[in-house]
Amino acid sequence: MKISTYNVNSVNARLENLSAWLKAESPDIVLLQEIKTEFNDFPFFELSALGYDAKILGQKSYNGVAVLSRHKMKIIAEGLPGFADENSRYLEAGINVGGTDYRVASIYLPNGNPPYNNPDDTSKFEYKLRFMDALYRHAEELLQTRENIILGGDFNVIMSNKDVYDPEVFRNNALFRPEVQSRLKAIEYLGFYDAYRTLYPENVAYTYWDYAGGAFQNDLGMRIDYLFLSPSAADRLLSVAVDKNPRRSVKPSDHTVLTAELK
DNA sequence: ATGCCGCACCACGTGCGA
Repeated sequence: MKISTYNVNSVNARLENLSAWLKAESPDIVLLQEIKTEFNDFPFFELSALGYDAKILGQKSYNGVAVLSRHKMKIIAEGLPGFADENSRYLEAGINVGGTDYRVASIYLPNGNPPYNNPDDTSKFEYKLRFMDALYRHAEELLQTRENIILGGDFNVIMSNKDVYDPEVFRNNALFRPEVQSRLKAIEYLGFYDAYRTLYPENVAYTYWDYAGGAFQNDLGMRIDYLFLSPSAADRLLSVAVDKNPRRSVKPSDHTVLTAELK
């Protein structure tokens, strides 16, 4: 079973890129973030032609998450349970792959940095912390099911110095602040395994590079996209890799794909 | 390391992102 997470930065702007990647890699399940569209403009037909059923929690212009699946899928939660949110950032689905049940969530965690025109505004950071606290509480409940759970997406958190090209530059950034690192670490301590770090404790493996300033060419990136596995899912982990091809291709998203294989 | 890039939209300028 192959599962990927991909922040596409608009599913419609990325349809060619996304389709080419799906054809090349044919993952069983894909968690998409920042689809930036609502139901009526989502490319259900094009993805269906490639063999994918799609469930979405959409929104006009901003945010929006989706789950694509080659297998039977049902929605479990639209929005993070216990957290009233005007933004579309959480979608949870149940999928049976080859006789094994998985519960997966596509997550687009808030960025949390202040608007450029108001650097003292902490409301977005507080919203990020509230979202993370609710995610912790839900993660705790999910573990009690003892199911194969995969929480994946764009977490907008840089967990350590080796996950960013220059830690000093990000010292005071909402992606790197100790308040968010400790909250994501707390979810790990509940019993969720960072799939990439489980197999590669020391590697540098960025998943995002800014469009500006040739960041990708100069490898000025950060690791902010994750697949977190419950214990029973982690037991099944065979491989995990960052796939840089979608970021290399024409008209890329600023993120790239992270893929795990489970037996 | 700020908006140099890119996306969306009651669109040709503005809000937003990481």
